[in-house]
Amino acid sequence: MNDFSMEMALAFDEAPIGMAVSKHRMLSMCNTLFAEMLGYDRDDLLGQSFRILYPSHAEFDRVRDIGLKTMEDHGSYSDERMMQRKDGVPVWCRFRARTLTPDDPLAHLVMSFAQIRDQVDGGQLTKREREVLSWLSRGQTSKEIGRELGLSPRTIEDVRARLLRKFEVKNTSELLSRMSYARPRG
Amino acid sequence: MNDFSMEMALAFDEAPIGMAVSKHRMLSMCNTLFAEMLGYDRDDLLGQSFRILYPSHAEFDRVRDIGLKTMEDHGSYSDERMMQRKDGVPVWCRFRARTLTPDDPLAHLVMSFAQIRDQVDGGQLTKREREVLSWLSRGQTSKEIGRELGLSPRTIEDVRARLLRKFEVKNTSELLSRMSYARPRG
DNA sequence: ATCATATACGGTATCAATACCGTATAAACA
DNA sequence: TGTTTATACGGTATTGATACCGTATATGAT
Repeated sequence: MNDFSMEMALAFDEAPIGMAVSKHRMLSMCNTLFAEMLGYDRDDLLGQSFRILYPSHAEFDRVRDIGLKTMEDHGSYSDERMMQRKDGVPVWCRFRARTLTPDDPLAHLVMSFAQIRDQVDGGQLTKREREVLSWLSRGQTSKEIGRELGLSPRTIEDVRARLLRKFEVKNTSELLSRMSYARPRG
Repeated sequence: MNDFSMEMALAFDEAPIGMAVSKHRMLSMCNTLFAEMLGYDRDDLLGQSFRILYPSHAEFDRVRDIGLKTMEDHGSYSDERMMQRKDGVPVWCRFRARTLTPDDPLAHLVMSFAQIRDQVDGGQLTKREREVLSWLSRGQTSKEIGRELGLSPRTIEDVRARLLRKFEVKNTSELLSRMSYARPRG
């Protein structure tokens, strides 16, 4: 092995983003941040099935299927997905994958996981808050969301106001641009 | 060197996200996607100053300063920034960095660059549109942006309206949630 | 038991956003 | 040369967002 590879390995391990390699849905390698994000020691993860990182078997099967066709066609795929930490707490991630084996995409995958903030200064989002957030990201107004969920528009405005307070942002636009990735606290 | 490091090096090189290592603002290593994103061969980039990847000297100096304090405090930093491709075309990236030398953050940095969609169904964004977009993502109102750029708020509203048309979205919230990352074509 | 928080709803006041109407200039392009 | 597009600005009208005021119930933590 040469210096080239040594520097690459260091960069992989110290990357500012979670990274993992899977072979047939088994974790064959990951970096420090990936293990840390999910609450494990790296040694506990290597060789394990990815199944343990998803909240349910159904979810594990679902994520297998959704990217398959895109990866066969383009070699890469990206989405947002929920992972499950060792302690059971869900972690929302921007997921990216590139396959080294386009004919059988899952045979050898390199993935990156960018954590989208799952907690807001100690408190997670409530189900209602996440629900409203997902409608907001589709550009729905409070009135429309209220109709959708069978609630008063006023209630939606309450949820919005809570979200703005929690994330310490001025308005919904800033909220949605912050939701897309974790920012430093400062 | 061992198999561990070999697999890490492979994962770094084949990562689905642009990755680079810098030492005192000189590029000491990068992966395939990083070079490709910016229109270079890797060999042309290694050893070069990061300066060539930014649109101007002023921008190069600006990005040095903005993350420094955060990295001294937290060891990592993230933002959105404009890079410049070899052919001059700007590339908008989600940038993440972790320093291996917190006392002198720029001495040894590992970075990731995730390309945010730089083109909209064939047409790129204009400089003005990108500029306004970046202020919008910080939650600024048209009035505030106008003050910032020395323009009438009405002009900012014009730019906003163009952005909404181009992306075929209803409002700024939906715009920003779409801008947050490149989606798969399918 | 009290306290905090999430939920849900009503009103009202103010500001922002969006969609129109219009004009004008400059650059790119066929 | 005309056509389109981006830029920049003005007015106006409508809708939406946000911030307050208030009440009420439920839940979980200390």
